[in-house]
Amino acid sequence: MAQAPEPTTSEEDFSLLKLENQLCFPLYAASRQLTKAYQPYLRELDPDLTYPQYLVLLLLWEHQEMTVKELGENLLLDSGTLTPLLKRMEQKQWVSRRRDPRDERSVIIGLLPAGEVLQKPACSIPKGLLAHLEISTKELATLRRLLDHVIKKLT
Amino acid sequence: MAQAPEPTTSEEDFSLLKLENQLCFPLYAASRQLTKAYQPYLRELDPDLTYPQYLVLLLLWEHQEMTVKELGENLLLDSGTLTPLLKRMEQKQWVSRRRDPRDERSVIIGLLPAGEVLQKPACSIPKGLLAHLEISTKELATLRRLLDHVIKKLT
DNA sequence: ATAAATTTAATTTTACACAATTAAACATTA
DNA sequence: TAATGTTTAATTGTGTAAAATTAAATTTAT
Repeated sequence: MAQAPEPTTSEEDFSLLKLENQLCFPLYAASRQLTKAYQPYLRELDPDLTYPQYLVLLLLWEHQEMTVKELGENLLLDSGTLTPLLKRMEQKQWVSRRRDPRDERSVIIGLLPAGEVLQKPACSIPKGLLAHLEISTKELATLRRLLDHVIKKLT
Repeated sequence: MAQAPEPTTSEEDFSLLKLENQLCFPLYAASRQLTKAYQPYLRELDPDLTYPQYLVLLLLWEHQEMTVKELGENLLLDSGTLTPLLKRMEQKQWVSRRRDPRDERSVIIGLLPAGEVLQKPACSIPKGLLAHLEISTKELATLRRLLDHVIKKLT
């Protein structure tokens, strides 16, 4: 008797720890792969343009100028990430950086002509990428809705 | 005449360039937010444990040992990322690194006792995180399916 | 107005992430 | 087996990412 392989009465559920059962991993991997897929398109605009820099441009194309804080709120990035990134964009003459005269603590990032002219050639990027994904409009909307939900719950 | 505001006959479609209309940004933001949400849980296991290191442990808890190449294939990370990460994990005595005697080019990463004992306390992490998300099982499955599709198309 | 608390951007530190290159080891083929 | 080509991990260089700290400016309360 008692030769049964002892099922460890309080057996831990390790199955939730398998990579395939995680949500975070596919999110993490899909994000990196999609960012990587952007690269050749961004390189065409400028060999130095990175994806996070492109996100800054997307915002500035809409608003012309924003504070570092506003950029961070929109992109969910902090100044420790944005400051060096914006300094590189300043060197490329894509943006200007200056203190807000009404509040010397804030730095206003402004869109410069060299950054502005990148907008038109960037127009073809979204369509090009969507073609890679081979995803229906409906599923795309579902995906975006679910991702927005995740962001909302975690922010 | 010709005082009309010249509607630029070939008006570019800038609306696709708005941040809110992008797929990549929510993916990018959701990934970072979810990784950030993992932090307090991982800190409880060990203050030095990072999310990518946790992913390596998830694989080693399943397979005990894998080559760097196999880890990279599973995580979609290259050796330039994994090598320094694995060296840090080696210093923590979580994993061992040794050449494959049958193929001296390959480095085999093995799970050490100090890495193994982290598995049991890690079991509660997935449930804790899912609670944050407030997402139904069905929607979670949909999200994972769509993310897997994205990964598949881009890899 | 002045001290204290708060806000904000910058700085510092650590850790990914990946393209490009290098170098070593292995495999193939003549 | 010797030359060639391939595979693989490591290295190098650049660019995020984010927590923690610092410092300056502003606001608030006295």
